[in-house]
Amino acid sequence: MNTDLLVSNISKYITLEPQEQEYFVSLLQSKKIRKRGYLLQEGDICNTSTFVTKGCLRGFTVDTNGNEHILSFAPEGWWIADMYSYITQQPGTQIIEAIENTEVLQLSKTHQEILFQKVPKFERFFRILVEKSLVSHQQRLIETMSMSAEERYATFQKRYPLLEERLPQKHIAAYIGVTPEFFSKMRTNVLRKK
Amino acid sequence: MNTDLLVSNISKYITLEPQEQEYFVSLLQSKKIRKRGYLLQEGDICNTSTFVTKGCLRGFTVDTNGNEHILSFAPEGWWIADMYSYITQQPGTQIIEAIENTEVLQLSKTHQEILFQKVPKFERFFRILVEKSLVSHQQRLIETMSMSAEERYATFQKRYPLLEERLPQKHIAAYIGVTPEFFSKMRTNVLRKK
DNA sequence: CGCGACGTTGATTTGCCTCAACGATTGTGG
DNA sequence: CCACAATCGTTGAGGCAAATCAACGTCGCG
Repeated sequence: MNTDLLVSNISKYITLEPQEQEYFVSLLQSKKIRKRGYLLQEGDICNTSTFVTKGCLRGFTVDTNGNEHILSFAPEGWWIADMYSYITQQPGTQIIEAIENTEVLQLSKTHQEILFQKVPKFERFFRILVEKSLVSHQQRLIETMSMSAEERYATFQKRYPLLEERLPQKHIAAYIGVTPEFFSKMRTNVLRKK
Repeated sequence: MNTDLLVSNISKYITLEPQEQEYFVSLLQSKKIRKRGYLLQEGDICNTSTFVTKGCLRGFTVDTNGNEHILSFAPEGWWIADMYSYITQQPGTQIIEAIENTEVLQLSKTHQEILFQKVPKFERFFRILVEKSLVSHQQRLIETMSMSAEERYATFQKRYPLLEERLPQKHIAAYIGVTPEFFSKMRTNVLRKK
């Protein structure tokens, strides 16, 4: 089980005794998902947090017109979950799908609660994690409300240069909030300008 | 100092010993802001979390065209802060302004850190608080990407029926992400339908 | 090879914005 | 207490960014 990335990730925010680290790792479950495979489907109750060690996932919803909207990408080193469903333990609306062959480590909600009791430091870690996620969602909300599609694309490129190379265009379109057709036209415009 | 609302709010998520409660309250500072007064200006570093006990605040940004976009309203019982600035302690982009004459309780970031050390339970409380905020921002992001202005307005009405009566139209427009003019036209349409 | 997924391009439509003008209400200084 | 300004919402004309619909080329893959 490849826990190095995750452990070094955590160590940035809290310092763990060796036995705490060991205990934490013992609560994890590893899993592989093949490209186009689902980790969570619409209507499922999300009862794990997922950390990606290899590959890339996407979390998205499908609206009433059948259009997809991507809430987040999760390449190596990122966490993903349908937070609404995870917190409320109600059926969620998100779908989590593998964009590439992907390997993950999962912490179930029950194990997380036990972990909080036994090693309260982890409350801190996850608080910080959620705070960071909140900030990025706030910024994105402002951006979707105040920027043109072209500006949103430029921001995306600057923020995630590595992701851009790796993802099919339609996913980037679904992330910044335009149709694939418009995204294509926009891109040729941007290239022509340069 | 009117701490009842805040304390009962906290008690929903963690249980406090009397002396813990007392200690927590001792860290708070109360403040009054007059209608149209600012609690935070663009470029300020946000170093307090604010809990509203009376009145109503709004947190918003101004884009390059001078248009306002409201990130959140905070009536009685709600927390507000520029999370980006609060976490990074960098100058932020949000403005927090009083819509009505407002009374708040504030917890400084330094006091919050001390509180976390002395009463670690509060890590849990604020984690839960941030989680809820994250969920609502995620939903709103999806809504802005997938719904028409009219649907977003209907959602707003359903979700915050009390706020709708209380707020000037232009603020609701800036929250759901349309111009005041368009909002007005939309409203007459909606009314005509019924 | 043939099929499905992906990206491209064009014609047309539409949701929402911009700008401008105008009442109604609120508030404020003389 | 009045006069005048500022704020707020309304309405209309025109414009633009992005969606929709449709057709087509290309690639990777069973």
